[in-house]
Amino acid sequence: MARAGVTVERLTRAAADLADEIGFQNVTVSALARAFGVKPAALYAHIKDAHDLRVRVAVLALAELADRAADALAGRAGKEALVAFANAYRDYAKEHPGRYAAAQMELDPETAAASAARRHAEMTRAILRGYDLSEPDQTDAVRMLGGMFHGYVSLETAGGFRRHPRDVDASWSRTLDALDAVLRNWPPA
Amino acid sequence: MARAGVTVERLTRAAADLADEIGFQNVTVSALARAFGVKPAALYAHIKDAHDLRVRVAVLALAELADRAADALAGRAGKEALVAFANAYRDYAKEHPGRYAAAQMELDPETAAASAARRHAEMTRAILRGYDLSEPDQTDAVRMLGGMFHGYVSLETAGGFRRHPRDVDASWSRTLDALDAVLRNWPPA
DNA sequence: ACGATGTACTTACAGGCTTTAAGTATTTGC
DNA sequence: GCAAATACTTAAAGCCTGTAAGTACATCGT
Repeated sequence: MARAGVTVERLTRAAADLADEIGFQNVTVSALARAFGVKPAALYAHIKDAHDLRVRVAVLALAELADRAADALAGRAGKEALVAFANAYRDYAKEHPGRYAAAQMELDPETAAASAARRHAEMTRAILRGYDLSEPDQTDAVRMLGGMFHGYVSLETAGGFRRHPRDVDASWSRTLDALDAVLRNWPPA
Repeated sequence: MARAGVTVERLTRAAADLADEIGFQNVTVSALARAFGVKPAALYAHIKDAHDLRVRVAVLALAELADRAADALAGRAGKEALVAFANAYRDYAKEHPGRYAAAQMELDPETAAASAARRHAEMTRAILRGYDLSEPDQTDAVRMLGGMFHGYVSLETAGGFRRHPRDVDASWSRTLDALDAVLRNWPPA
């Protein structure tokens, strides 16, 4: 038997692809080994354990998402930036449901700090430069936007909006209009 | 050995309590059997399988959450209703993290229809009666509110807001101010 | 009161996933 | 071309799921 050429990077990417295909919850060391044509034990030379594997997928997803968001943000400002950023986020979740689920994993503080999570927050702050918000309103708005994007996409992919005929894309678009409106007109404390 | 007196209801409640203690992901048939002082196989007389058990916890959590929200909404209107509803939602998630995680489960359409999920949507609509929104803006706003509440609470409990010193309760309060503002002043299509 | 019936629970087992330890084969470097 | 390092396999223990068959307890009729 020739060697399979397993590396942490290839393993992580394969795990991410597997997550998109069969769901993040179903990504197991065994399933991944099967996909690579090796025995499960072989993978433990590259990953610490199953949790470690999942964390790696989460970190990969966060980085990919940050890259996409950065691309979307480039050269845009104000509402245009808001919409591009939000759509990058939502599109990624739709294209890569498994990776997106991974990105929602609870990471321990140091892993989170080393991940792209900070870039996400900074980009959200960058969007807000197109609006007139000073601290602490800006931080409140960062949290509101983060929650909004994640919550809407999360409920949408979980099928929570499927019981009503209203077009989900249209609701999304109008939600972004509303966010833009409230950012332009942030209520005084 | 005296009988343990296992019923689906007691089983579901115990599973929900267990979820709050050890996390929804860690609620297994084995762990639940241990908590009841019986062997795992005994539970299969009451539940179909592990997935069935989790769905029952999810349905329970959705019902409890709807009850709390209904209480919060009673006798209130406008922003007061919005804030009370939102806080009921957030407080429940904080008090019962395992149940809240369960409530986010993807349910198959018929289970979802039989669950309290519809009550949630109707209550959100009830809040919006205090604002001047007609269709399809109302549906868009329902989705926005649902996404907002879920997303904020979800990121908060996942520790996503812990990297910044700004008080999370204060951000939440200001987010509700912003939502109230945008509902009172919904942007035209 | 006591046997018959049904119900609640246990034991036994098969299969899958996780993870460690030890063994074998393949590649690399001198 | 041989030694050392590396990549992978086999083996095995532990835990979880889920089915099937067995045992003990409760309840009912008489």
